[in-house]
This record gives sequence, C-alpha cells and structure tokens, in this order.
Amino acid sequence: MKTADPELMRAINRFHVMDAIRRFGPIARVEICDRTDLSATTVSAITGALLDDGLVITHQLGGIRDAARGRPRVLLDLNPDAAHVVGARIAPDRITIATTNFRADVRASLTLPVRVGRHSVPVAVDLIEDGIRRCVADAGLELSQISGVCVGIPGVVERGAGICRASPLFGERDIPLAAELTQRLDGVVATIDSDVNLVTLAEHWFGQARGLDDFLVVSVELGLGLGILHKGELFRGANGLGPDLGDLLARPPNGNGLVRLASIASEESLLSDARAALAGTEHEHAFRLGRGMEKVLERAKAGDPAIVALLRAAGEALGFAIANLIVLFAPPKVILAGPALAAGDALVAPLRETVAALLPPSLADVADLVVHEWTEDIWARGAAAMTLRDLYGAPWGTTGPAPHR
Amino acid sequence: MKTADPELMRAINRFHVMDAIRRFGPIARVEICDRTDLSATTVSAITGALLDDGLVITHQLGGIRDAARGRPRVLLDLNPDAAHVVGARIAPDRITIATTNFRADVRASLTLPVRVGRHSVPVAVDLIEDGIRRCVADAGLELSQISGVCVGIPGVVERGAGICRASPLFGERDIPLAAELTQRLDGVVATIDSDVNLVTLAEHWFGQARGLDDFLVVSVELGLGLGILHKGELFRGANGLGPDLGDLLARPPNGNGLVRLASIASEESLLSDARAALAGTEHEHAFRLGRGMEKVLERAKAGDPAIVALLRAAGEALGFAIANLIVLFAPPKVILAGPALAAGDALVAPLRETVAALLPPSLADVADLVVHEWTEDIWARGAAAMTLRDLYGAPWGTTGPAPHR
DNA sequence: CAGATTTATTCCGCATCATTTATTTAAGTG
DNA sequence: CACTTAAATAAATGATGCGGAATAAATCTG
Repeated sequence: MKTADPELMRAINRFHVMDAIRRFGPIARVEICDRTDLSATTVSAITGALLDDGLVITHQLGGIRDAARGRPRVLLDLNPDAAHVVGARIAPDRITIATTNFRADVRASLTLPVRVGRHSVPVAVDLIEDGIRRCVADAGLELSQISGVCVGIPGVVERGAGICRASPLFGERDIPLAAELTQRLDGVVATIDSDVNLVTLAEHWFGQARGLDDFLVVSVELGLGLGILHKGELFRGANGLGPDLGDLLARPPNGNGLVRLASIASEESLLSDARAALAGTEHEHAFRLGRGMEKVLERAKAGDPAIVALLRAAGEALGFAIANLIVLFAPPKVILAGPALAAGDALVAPLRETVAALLPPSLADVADLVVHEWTEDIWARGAAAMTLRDLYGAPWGTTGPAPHR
Repeated sequence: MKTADPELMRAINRFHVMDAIRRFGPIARVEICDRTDLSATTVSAITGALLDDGLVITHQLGGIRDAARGRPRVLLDLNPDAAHVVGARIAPDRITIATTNFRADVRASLTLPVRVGRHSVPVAVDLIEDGIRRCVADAGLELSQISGVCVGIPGVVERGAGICRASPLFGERDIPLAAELTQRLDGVVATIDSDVNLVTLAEHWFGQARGLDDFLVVSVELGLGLGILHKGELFRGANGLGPDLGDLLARPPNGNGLVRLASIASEESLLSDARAALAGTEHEHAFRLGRGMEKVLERAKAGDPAIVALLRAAGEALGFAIANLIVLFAPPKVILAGPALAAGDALVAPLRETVAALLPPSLADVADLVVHEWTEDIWARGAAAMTLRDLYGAPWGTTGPAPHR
C-alpha cells in the first residue's frame, strides 16, 4: 500500500515537470506552468533543482521571437549528457545493442548477427555482455557511466522479477536474466522486458502514438508480440507478466482443433509453410539462403495462389485475435509491424476485412489500424526509454528536498 | 494531468484508512497504523475527522481481552447509517433493487418480474424509477437521504459518460440512462455500469475474491458477461467502456466462419438450441413454461446426448475464451457463475478440460477456476459498493481540511 | 491499595511542500 | 525612457506527515 507523504508529492510533481520537458522541450518555465497546472514558484523550484543536478540545461532562445515583447523566455531541455543507458534487443537471428544519452538519442549501436537459439543461455549471456561492453566503449564511455541497461526478449517476461518465463529463443524456462546480467556488468542495473513492450514505449515516446494514452502494438516477427498501452501505462498481467500474442489461440483454417496463433501467423510458421508449398519449384532455393521472407513477398505479389492463401489465412487469424483485443481494450489505435506486413495487402487486406467483419457495431469505428515499419534502432530506443522512464521518476541527488542556500 | 498537493495527499491517506476500516473493521487505530504504514499521528488525525463527520463510529471493546495489559483499544467501524445508497440490476426477466446502508448491508430489496426487453426505454426507466422510489420507502428513508444510485445493465456500458452503448435489453444504442435517471430522481446522482462489473466488485469486497487484486469474473446469464479486476481496479477499455464477453469471437463447433461467443455459450443460445433438439419430445413443454433451463439441466444429468453435446460445445467455447483471457491477464483466480453452471460437470468439465489443454505451459497453473453461485442480492450489493467506493474517496464535509477546534 | 508497567491515543514542535502575493531583476520592445 | 513579459526571490499562509513527549486507561505488583 503506497501512502502519501511530502516526498511522494515532490516526486509526482517533479515527474510531471520532467515529463513536460521531455515531451515538449525545449520549453519555457511559463509553459510548464500552463501544461502542468503547477504554480510558477513550484516550477521554478523544481526546475532549479533539476538544473543544479544537471538533468536539465538551459537553451537560450536564439531564433524567432516574433511579436514577443518582455523578457525573453529561457527554454529548458533535458541534458543529453545527464546520463547514458544501454538498450538491447535479442532477436532470433541477431542481437542489437544501442547506447543512448538521456534523451534517448543513439550514441552508438551495433548488431551481432547471431542465431541466439543455437547457443546455450550462458553463451548467449556472454554475447550480450560483450556486446554491451563494446557498445559502451564505442560511445566513448565507461561502463561505470551507464545508469541502466534494459534488454528486450521475445516471449513471456516478468519484468519486476527480472525473469524470462518462456521464450522461443531458449529451451529453458524461468531464466533469471536480469540478475545474471547485473552481476556481469559490474553492478550496473540491468532489467529485462518483453521486446514488444519496448517498441510500444518507443511508439508512445517517439512514434506514431505520441501522446496517445491507449493503443495496441502487434508485431509479426519470427514470433508474435503484443504490446498494450492502457491509460498511459504499459499493461502487464497480474504478476507483471507481459502477455504473448503467440500464445493466444485460434482455430486453424481447416477448422480442426485449436492451435496457438503463432503457428498460423508468425513469420516462422509462414516461412515453413511457404517452403513446403514451394518445395520442388525454382523458388525453394531462396529459403536455404535465408531470404525466405523476401521470396514469400515476391510470390505473393506475383499472385502465387498457395502463398496468397497462406498469407490470407495468417491475416484472418491475426484479424480474429485483433478483433477480440479491440473488444477488450477499445483502443483508438492499433499499430502493426513486421517484415511480413511490408508486402502491402496480401496479409493486411484480409486482416482488415476480418477485423471489420467481426467487430460488433458498437465498436466498429473505434480503432484505427495502421502499419508502421520500424527501423532497426527503434527497439533499442525503446529499451533506453524504459530505463529512462525509471530514471526520471527516481530520486536523484539533491533533487529530493528543496535546495537550501 | 493530476498534480500533487497536500489535499491529494490527504485524500490518498484518508482513502487508505477508510479502506482498512471497511476491510478489517472493527479495527483499532494501532492496527490501522500497521496495515497502512501511516504514523499513529496521521491515523489519529484522519480517524478523528472521520468521527467528526460521522462516517465512522467507535465500538467499545466489550468482549474478550485476553492477556491484554495496557490501555484498551478503541475499535472503529464504518457508521452504517452514515449514508444510504441504492443498487439496481436490470436483467432480461426482472429488475432487482436494493437499498443499503454505508456498509452495503441490504436494508430493503424488491424484485419486479418484468421482461424489460418487451418495453420501450422510457417505460423501462419508468419502472426503474418507481422501483427505486418504492425500495427507498421500504427502507424507511426519503429519497433525499440517498447519496447515490447505481444501476447495472448487461451489455456495453460507458460508465463515465453514463451511457449504455449497447445492450441485449434494448434495441436502441447510446442511451443516456444515467442522466435520465438522475433527472427523474430529483437530482440524486445515478450512475450506470455493466452488471458484471458490479458482481466483480461484490466478489472483491464481500465474496470469494476478498483481498485478491487480480481476478476475472465470467457470468453465463442470458448474455455473457466479463468482469476484470486488475491491480485492485476494475478494468475498463479506453473510454471507460466495459468489455462484453459475448462480443468475443469463437469459431462454431462445425468450424465454419466465426460467430459471437454469445451465440454458442449464452443461456439464450443454449435454450433455443436445446428447444430445437428436444422438439417433438415430451420435454418440449417445459420450454413454453419458461422452465427451459431446468429441463436442460435435467436432460443433461439424464445423459441426453444432444443436450450433453450442446453443453460440451458451450463449455469448450467458453474454455477457449477463458484460456485466451488467462494468457492476457494471468489472473490467479477465475470465478464462473450463472444458472447454466449450476448443473455441475456437463458444461464445466469440458470448460476446464479446454482451458487446461489450451494454456501454454508457462501459464498452466496460474489460474484457479472456481464456480460461485450468486444469491439474488449480490448484484445489488455490488451496485451499492460501486457507489460507496466513490463516496469513500470523495471529499466529505469537513473531512477535507484538518479539524479545527 | 498505591505505585509501576504496559499499551493506545493524543498533543506539540518541526520540516516539507505548494500556493498566493508581492518585489526584484532581467532582457527585451517601442 | 517607459512599458512588457519572464523569471527568480522572499515572505506569509495553510495543509500535511512525522517523531517524540505527554496523557489516558487499563493491568500488574508488592
């Protein structure tokens, strides 16, 4: 039970101020007053403390001052160098790592083309550790200057406990990855989270859902991911467990039995099904070269009936799941992404049709489905954002009490 | 954006104190300190204000004082007469209304055996208004003494706006029921909510989920309802829209197309399917008398293959939906209720099997499925609780500022 | 039975915090 | 040089929570 005391009060208001600066910065103090409904005195006190602590810098207004009369505003912004964090994302075929500054600008990044699933957990952790150390060095920093690390992993992750409950990458379950990494990184605090959660936060902070307090993110990668932002907070299950869209259930197109959605609509299942469908043709070769997805998209554009049917089935299964999620969450926006969606309509059109057909009239128009392609480093920026979010709310140096002098 | 000021601080702590008294009362101040982590001083100040306002009463410890030495504790409890509220529930075949005191003890209740769906909305509202006025009079109270009214309705309800978006009871959509009722009840504030939400709150306050912060409630009535308690709060969609389990989608047993879950597993669909299956037999008569559900359960116990198959299909469809909900919410408990479940295993066994079969290993043991029969007035108590919850958190007389003397 | 002990509750003084209301300083414009 | 807006600063007010001292009301002890 969280009781209220003056310290909590300050923490809340300081968070509001930092959030305003992050979202609207560079921003003048007056405007922070307007946006937060805090008094000028309070804003001045808080920003003063933030300046003392070096979390915020002033940014003299050099440019356009049209029709402004009195004393010019002093703009405040987050100090990019106030802290640095590392974000990483473990994908089935690569590990992407980025070091960012306090504003989540990428300072250095690297990608290790590793098939993580082929290695044991200790080896994978070795690789992550080495990658992080390298990436920190590339940014011209010492590990001790890093305020936090967040690693995104596909699957079911219990962030609070730092345990990876289940992942397509690892055979084992309940791996205490966060503790393991923290130990290896000389005590730099490492956290883990579901990879979709990272991209969800990234969309919220930097992307298509900026300022939107409710939306869903569906990622069609090798596995299927689901991120939910609900009332401005990442939604997690009862124990802080991230949900796994792939574990949702669907009936296969032939109508017999029930299967995990991941076995119809994930990239992995698409590839194996497509490979089977194209076996013996000239196209099969591409799969061996690891260019399967490109080939699938190419054949879809060419109108190959087997591939089109495959993508249609996947789209319908996803549409089914998304329709149900819309019933539950009524989100104004649903963001879809993943290589399989890049091709345009082969998968997306059946998906949209299915959603439209299945939604009850009362919910017909609430959700806007958009496809958003992600660049490589959005994952890492999300991971950085996840860490920064904690940092912004954390007690920091003298920022707790008011400044004496 | 909610900024923090001393008033908010007080409101938070006052809520904690009231919640402790509600949950554990009669309770001594010292124990409130333990349970809330507030200082003795603060608890004393807050309880003092609550006593002044008459929301709380002292309850001299008369009984067992085994091995207690020092100054005896003074037990505090909610003042049952501090306020009165009315809860109502509109079911397809009846309107149940209860007047309760501040502790949600039912002081008077009545049931109108009305088929609500047969009437127009204005007529239905007439009936509700008359019922509420009657029920208030039965409790020996004036309408002006009622602090709030909450009405539970099946379907999709937007509580904040007081609008019933869609309901099986009414053909119309977007009915501004709350405003209408408030106006008719001489300004007594009326709110509406999904009926399952009421029973979910009732389970949380009084029932099987007391003290549990995450659980699901699934009601199989004429329609299907879903209530979600997540982190101690009722879960609502983006606009405060309650989700409707019946709007979730399932594939029918024959595997063709997709249908609303309500058309497989609701009491309504069960009845009509069973009636069709038993057409021409001696059993058909029962349906005409409105005793269809009893007949269905009787035939199920007798092992009638058509009926057993029907219930199995319903159980499997529900199990499918519940398994998906468990994937999303990972609740430690799922409470099922409704007449159709009363029969024991014909429906519940396939449901449990389906859930067990479909859950991924990582979630296999998280959720405990229980069947809980509800008495008639649990709905009304839930409605009362919904109003009381607002009352507890509301600024109240002099309770806002500290007491002067 | 008077005083010691124990436990619950209240009172007092202190520190923090936000707010309001000036007052002052800064840095411009006209 | 007057005027305007931004911002920092100061002082006063009021609300809050907290820790420690004081008080209250019982039981225990000799």
